[in-house]
Amino acid sequence: MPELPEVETMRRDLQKVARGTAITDVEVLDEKVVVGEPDVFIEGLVGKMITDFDRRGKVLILRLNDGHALLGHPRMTGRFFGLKSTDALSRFARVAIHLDNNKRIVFDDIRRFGRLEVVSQAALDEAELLRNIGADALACEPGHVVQALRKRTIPVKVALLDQKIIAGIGNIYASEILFRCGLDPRTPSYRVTPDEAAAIACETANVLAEGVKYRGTTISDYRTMDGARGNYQDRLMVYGREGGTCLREGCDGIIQKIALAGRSTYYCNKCQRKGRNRK
DNA sequence: GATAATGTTCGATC
DNA sequence: AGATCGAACATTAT
Repeated sequence: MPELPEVETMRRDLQKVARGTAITDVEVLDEKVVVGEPDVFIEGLVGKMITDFDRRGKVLILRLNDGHALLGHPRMTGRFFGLKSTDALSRFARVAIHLDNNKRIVFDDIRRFGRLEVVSQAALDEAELLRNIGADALACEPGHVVQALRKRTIPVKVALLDQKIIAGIGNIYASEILFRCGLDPRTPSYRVTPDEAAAIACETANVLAEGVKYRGTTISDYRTMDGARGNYQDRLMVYGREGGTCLREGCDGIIQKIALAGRSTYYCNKCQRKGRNRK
């Protein structure tokens, strides 16, 4: 479930728990969530110090002092918990990383779609988890969005979910971004004007930064590292508000729910149009 | 019991 | 060849 704001919150919390610590032991409780051989994964981590905490799109990048990196992608239900070494694991715990500060980082994942991967510095860009990741959404540039949308026929909302175009936007924030732009999510990408594409770049950064500020959106499974819920769900303008009145000042439209590329999409039937000066 | 879920990938089709 | 679409993955919560 996590999108960029949720993963960024994980990054910050992980940093608090694990900065400058060394990994003393790794338990792979479910081989499915580890890319490659579990033995190789474990050997790549034990005895290493965690030096830096980065993120690209929805991928966490923990740098190790030997030049390798631990990558993590939570996909739909993955989350990280910071536990004392005596705390019990949940039944969804998949990997436990023991640290020399008497704490554990636990990767917990109900649906088992999430993945953890260890790669060398040199192989970072070819890593399974980073292979299809483009420019990060928080550094989204107008010119880049204009170019990316220009020749595509897919609905603009579907384009926003393409991690190769912009990395970090997910299904909740995509609807929120287009609401702020006043753009109909079904608009074919090639019909989005350069000005509208620039607005998308701007609102993408705005919405995601706000999501980070509120520590993410919890609708059901997402939890921060200490088990708390995010707070952005109370600020959503359209996602999950099917049938509700538009919250834009002066607009009395009704929020619609449709499916695009198989994903729920929410928009206001009055103030989100298929391109300005068009209809 | 049917349905939907904050994500990505792959095979089939256009 | 490249773009697009739907199914698949796995499991829970409602």
